[in-house]
Amino acid sequence: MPATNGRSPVMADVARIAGVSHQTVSRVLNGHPNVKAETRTRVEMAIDELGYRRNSSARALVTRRTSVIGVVAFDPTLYGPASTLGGIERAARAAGYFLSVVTLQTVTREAVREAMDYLAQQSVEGYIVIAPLRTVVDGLVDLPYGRPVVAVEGGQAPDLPVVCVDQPGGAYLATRHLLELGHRTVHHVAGPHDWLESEGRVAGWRRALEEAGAPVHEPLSGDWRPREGYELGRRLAEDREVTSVFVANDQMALGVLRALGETGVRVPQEVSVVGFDDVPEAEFFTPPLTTVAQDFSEVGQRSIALLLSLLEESDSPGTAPKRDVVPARLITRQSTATPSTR
Amino acid sequence: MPATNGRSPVMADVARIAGVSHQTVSRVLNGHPNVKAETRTRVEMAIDELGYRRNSSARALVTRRTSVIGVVAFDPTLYGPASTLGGIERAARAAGYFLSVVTLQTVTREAVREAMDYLAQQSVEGYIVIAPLRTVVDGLVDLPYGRPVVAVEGGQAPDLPVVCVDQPGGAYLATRHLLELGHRTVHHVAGPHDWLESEGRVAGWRRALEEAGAPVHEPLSGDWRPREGYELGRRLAEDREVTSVFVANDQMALGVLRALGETGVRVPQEVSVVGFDDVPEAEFFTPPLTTVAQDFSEVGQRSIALLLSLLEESDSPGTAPKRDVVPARLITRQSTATPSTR
DNA sequence: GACAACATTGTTAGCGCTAACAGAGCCGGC
DNA sequence: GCCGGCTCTGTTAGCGCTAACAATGTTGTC
Repeated sequence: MPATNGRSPVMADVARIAGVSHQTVSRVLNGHPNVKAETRTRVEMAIDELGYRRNSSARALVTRRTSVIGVVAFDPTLYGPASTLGGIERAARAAGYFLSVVTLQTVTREAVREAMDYLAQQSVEGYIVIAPLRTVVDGLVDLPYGRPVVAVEGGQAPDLPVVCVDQPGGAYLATRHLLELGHRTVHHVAGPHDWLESEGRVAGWRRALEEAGAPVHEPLSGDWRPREGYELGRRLAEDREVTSVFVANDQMALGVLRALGETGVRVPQEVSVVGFDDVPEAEFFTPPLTTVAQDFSEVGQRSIALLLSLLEESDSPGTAPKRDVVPARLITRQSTATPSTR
Repeated sequence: MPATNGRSPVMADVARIAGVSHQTVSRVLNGHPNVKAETRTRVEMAIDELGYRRNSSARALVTRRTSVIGVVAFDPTLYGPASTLGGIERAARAAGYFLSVVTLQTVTREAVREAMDYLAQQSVEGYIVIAPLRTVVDGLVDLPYGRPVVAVEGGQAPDLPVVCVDQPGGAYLATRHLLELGHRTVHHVAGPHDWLESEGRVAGWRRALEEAGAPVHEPLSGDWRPREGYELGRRLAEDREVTSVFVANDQMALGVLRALGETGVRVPQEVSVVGFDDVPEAEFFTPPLTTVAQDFSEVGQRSIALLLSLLEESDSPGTAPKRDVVPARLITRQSTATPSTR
């Protein structure tokens, strides 16, 4: 490393080699227009020669911008959150932002606050919180950070900028599909209470049934995991009234399929099953699962877009919180059919 | 916000309120021992009163430590990488580090370099690269960053600090299990060429067969996804010689199960199947899948531990790159049995 | 009581960068 | 020729923090 005596080069080193002031180097790096072309190339050559890289801390200190967005996420081994995170990350990078991610083990209000405090240490410019629970969303209003917050999957939260998938719409599609196949009604295996996605899916399912004048049975409730899907599936298998089930996610639907298969109930001949999420495996379940697809990566992109727009207008507040809803779509496979006798 | 005139408080504001110098505030924040207890509480009260938070950029500028670790990851919608990432993140946070994650769409050498360049902009202190491909690992030696790099799942890479799961060991366990059940030999559906995990699993499978003197059939090769598992499964179903299959991951194993089921081959009575990963769904496949579990979160923790040890000794280099191998273990379920006739 | 040793606090000088201003050189118009 | 207005470059002053040193007071020891 020439002429920097061991330490990593700074702007002054580049300036010396290029025969200019350090400020001119800064201008070149920031794409300032008023730099003579010849000077610019000389500076660029010096930068290459030294392998110089601008010190981000010094820059952040003086510009008061860290270019870091804080993300609070839940269990990213689940397909949905992981995909959303991926979409967020790509969009952030495209906009020149860095992502600092904290994932939570428990989804309490305190855990979210703690995560955001941790991110605040890093002076993030804004937050994206994947907030699928009502308690979490409620804890997100009136935060003491003075920085914009976007809630992903924040449901109907009125006082918060939110990006979410149209859960009721997706559930409505799934339920309509089963009713149109000729099922008298549709049973529902819901997600956990307090989850906004559960609530939205229940709402859409209920609306479809009520519109059709179909009887509404109280939904069973699971924890998203295949195991509970399996256990609830055993209960559904025993009930000869059940001819179709709308399950709130694909993993539980897998458990339901397994339970039905074990007890000798044929899918879709005797019972139809619809899931939600369209995980890559869904196509290869036994039988391939009809389900509702969500465009997670679109959700991620819109979250970043919304946060960036909030960052821009943070000097002139007053605009009402925005809501961005991404539609869901039905994927028809072989786990649904017109009912025959059981 | 009292006495800071609108702007967010700085150390000098705290100092003024507490009636001390800003350096004493700094000492309190850094837990310096020589501060009188009474002074300390006065400073802490002033901090609380103002809601003061230390400016991380200024701190990083002067200490030359950003406390950020850069992570390059692949497709985190896959269970393994996502779990590893979770383990890394928890361990990093416990050690007071922040994580900056870049996920890659394509796994070329260039893409990895690009991601690392991006992270270098942020002055990360070290890198963790989830590097399951040979090309990626090869591109990781002699990097121009002058910062430590840990490769996760970097296989046998000799010149690089590596943390990985004992892939050959896990594959050996799976294959032995099938041989001990009485299968004459074990067929293998491998992962993609060039993936180190594929290679390791092939090696362990081959060693078990050779030790037992069993015939070694050329492995089929898939892309980890259920779809190719399904297609390769169709081919295996046609071959009446096949009585047992060791599939390189659970997702492909799902496809194989589906293919066998569709063609009327009973599992495990006619063909036994073993997977790899122990995804949460594996227990609910049809039939529940015997598979090899990897402790991903342990891998994540050890990666951080290794990186931190490299950071500490970065002033005194000379120690050889370390290798940390996490054992795998067999989970026996209902997809394997003693072979009967086909 | 003098002195060393320690505990506690303050003062000063940067870390590497950008913003603001200043200044030099050059052009055209009157 | 002079002046306003360009383009280009340099000088200076911080951003908010920590490290190093200096300067107190406070003990204990002989």
